[in-house]
Amino acid sequence: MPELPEVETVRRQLRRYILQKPIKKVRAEVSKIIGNEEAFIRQLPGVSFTDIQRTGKLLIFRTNKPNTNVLCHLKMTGQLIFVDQEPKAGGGHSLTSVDLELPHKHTHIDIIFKDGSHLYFSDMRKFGYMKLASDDEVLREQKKFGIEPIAPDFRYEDVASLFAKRTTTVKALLLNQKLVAGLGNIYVDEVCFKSGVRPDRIASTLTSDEIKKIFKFSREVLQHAVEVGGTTFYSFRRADGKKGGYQNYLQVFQRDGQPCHTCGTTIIKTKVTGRGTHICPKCQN
DNA sequence: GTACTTGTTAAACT
DNA sequence: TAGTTTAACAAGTA
Repeated sequence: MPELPEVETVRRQLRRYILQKPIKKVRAEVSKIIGNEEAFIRQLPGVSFTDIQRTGKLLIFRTNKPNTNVLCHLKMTGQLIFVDQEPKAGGGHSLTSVDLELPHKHTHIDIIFKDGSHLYFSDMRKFGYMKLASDDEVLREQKKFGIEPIAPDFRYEDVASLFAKRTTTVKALLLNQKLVAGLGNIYVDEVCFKSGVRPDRIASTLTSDEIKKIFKFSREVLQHAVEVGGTTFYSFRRADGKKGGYQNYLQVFQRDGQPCHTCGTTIIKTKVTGRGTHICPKCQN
């Protein structure tokens, strides 16, 4: 699942690949994935992306056309992959080094640049989207997000005030993008494990020591995951088509039935706030 | 065939 | 009112 580290990985790569390249043509199928399909296809040719920003898990593409931006959310299974070559005679790309064919059967958008390179948006489950947005709309979207754990001004006091009076679970609190932006199911489980806190604890019952650990590890885990290109479990790919590397560092996520790396106790999988949740029953209290 | 998976949001509760 | 919970979405897997 693309969470902050995966989206940031894509952002950093795409900044190197597609900025200042004029768009030649856009191909997109009729689908809810692309907000106003007609406008999207009509307005982008001739335009260049000038910057790519990120708020939480939302990507914001700035362009050289006034008041014109592109918002992109990968949700669960979205992929944004760049291919720096002309397609084969048949019309597609065979990326043998990363075991990918593009476009594939879940590719919904193909942005073709004038130099012949392509940016493909694919999404098996069709939860993600790519759509045009005005400057105001972008601002409105950005305002919906809470603090980012990797932001330079992320403070312990911010986290403490979030936990202070809430009666919801730690898991639900950390998954709520309006409160803390960027954590999803994978990293919430990992942060809770490293903090020694059970995700089904009620937020207001945490001690200040526990909140300090949540503060510290939410930053550390996300930063480490960004450094190794995110986590690839099932469908996530970096913008160059390669897989991420953080799956090699996971302590609890999808390790149910296996021994805890710290104490050897079997990791269990339960349900917290309706979501699959992985816990070491001994290391987490 | 049925249950289950998830990021986000809208609706339904308290 | 604000906080919280639940269902819904799509399409694939077990």
